[in-house]
Amino acid sequence: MDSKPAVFREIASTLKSAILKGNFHDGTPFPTEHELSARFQVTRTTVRRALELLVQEGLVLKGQGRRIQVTLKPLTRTSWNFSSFSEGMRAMNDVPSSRVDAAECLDTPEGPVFHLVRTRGIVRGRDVQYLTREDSTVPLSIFPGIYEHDFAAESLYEVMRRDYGIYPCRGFSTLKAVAADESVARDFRVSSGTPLIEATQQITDASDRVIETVIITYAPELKIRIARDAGH
Amino acid sequence: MDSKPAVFREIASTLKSAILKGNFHDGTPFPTEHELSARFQVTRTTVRRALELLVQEGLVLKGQGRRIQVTLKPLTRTSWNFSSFSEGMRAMNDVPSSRVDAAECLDTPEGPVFHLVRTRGIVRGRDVQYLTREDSTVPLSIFPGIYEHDFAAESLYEVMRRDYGIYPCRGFSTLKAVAADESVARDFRVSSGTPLIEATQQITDASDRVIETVIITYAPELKIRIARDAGH
DNA sequence: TCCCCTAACTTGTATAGACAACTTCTGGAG
DNA sequence: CTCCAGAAGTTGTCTATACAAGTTAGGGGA
Repeated sequence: MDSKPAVFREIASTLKSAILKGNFHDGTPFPTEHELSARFQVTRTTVRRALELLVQEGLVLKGQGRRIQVTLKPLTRTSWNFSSFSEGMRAMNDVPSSRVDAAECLDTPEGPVFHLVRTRGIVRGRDVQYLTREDSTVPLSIFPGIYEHDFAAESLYEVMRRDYGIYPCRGFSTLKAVAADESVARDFRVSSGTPLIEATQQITDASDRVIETVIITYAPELKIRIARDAGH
Repeated sequence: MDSKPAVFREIASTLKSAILKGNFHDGTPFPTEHELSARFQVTRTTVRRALELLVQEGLVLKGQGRRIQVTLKPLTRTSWNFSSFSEGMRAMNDVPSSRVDAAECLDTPEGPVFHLVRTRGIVRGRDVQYLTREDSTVPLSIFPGIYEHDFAAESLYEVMRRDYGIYPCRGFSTLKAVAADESVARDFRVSSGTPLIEATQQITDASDRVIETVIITYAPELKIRIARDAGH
């Protein structure tokens, strides 16, 4: 059904993979538009359209006269808070705990998906302090049968890695502030309507497929920290 | 000073004004690319570059074979990885505008500082759409006399770069959701109490000195997007 | 009347080339 | 050695054209 994507998109995809693989982390200069047009056997116009996509994603930086620069450096932008929940908690010497609120298979226009809602936190004595609510959507086309696991006990990424050999590679988050609804308010022990941060994340694997779309609501106790580079 | 902007940017600007003036709210169809290229006496390629900008801003909707449609969606902006405000806005075809709410020198236990509060946004017609409130604190020990500049007209980082030779290098943001107070609510045109995102940033220079501590409150129209690597 | 098919229209993709604007490197003058 | 001017290299802008692919409107057949 899907016809072949446009040439400039394929070129962008190829370049993106190369960047994500780390081919330019060692100081290798990014090819010039002229070089790329020769390599891909297309005009510079087409190469430019591909590069435009990479610029929009913040993968490369362009400037008149200046060579193209790869801006994505490994790990420098990673914040512990946007890393896997269980990993982040274990690093703090805490015992993570997850409660599964929903685990179901749904049909969507994009195909069948596994829908998982978890409220997660850390063990405090005989109680649990909840810190996040995660509403995940995972495509069954990539992870057939994933609904058979018990995600109260297992980590989603751990299952993806071990049973499917698929590693999360890159993520985009869009942030929003929302008012706590009653259900979240009860778990987070705040009053209903309290302002909370909600992040919508798209997690992709090494071949740039979306392997998870997740909406995370953060409790006020969870400090979200982000590091950034100014570039130049 | 500034050289003349590119033709496609001027065309985009003209069309944008027409849309914002409401010229297409009465069902008047938006001109086709062919008509526009005739009207502005440029090739269709150039018209398309202009339209691309409008699409990115969500002002118009395009689709193969379908005529261009003016969308009445509220204007949203995207901020990537907390990049500089003026830089982000300049990338779009927007005129940034800053209002200085406070500019004073204070004594703190850490030494004398310059305290600057700005409400910032973009020009829309004869109005301004405010998008951020920035409460900055800059140490006078590193930037003596910085209070003499007019930060309604000049960029803080630009002054640091040009007059002091100091470049912002890295930043840490800590995020929090807050309820809009009355002053912010008025500027952002939301009701008081609306959940908003507040980021506390510490900006450091190349030698890792804190050159600015800034608390930024974001309007809901500003989409905050963050890219991250999983770093295997 | 209803439905399908075609033609006209509109946007998407790509080529080829020219010149402008900016950056970086290099070589010569001092 | 330092500094500056110029050359070479790189990206930005724009023209002109061709064909592909999708949408819409209109006409003809049942």
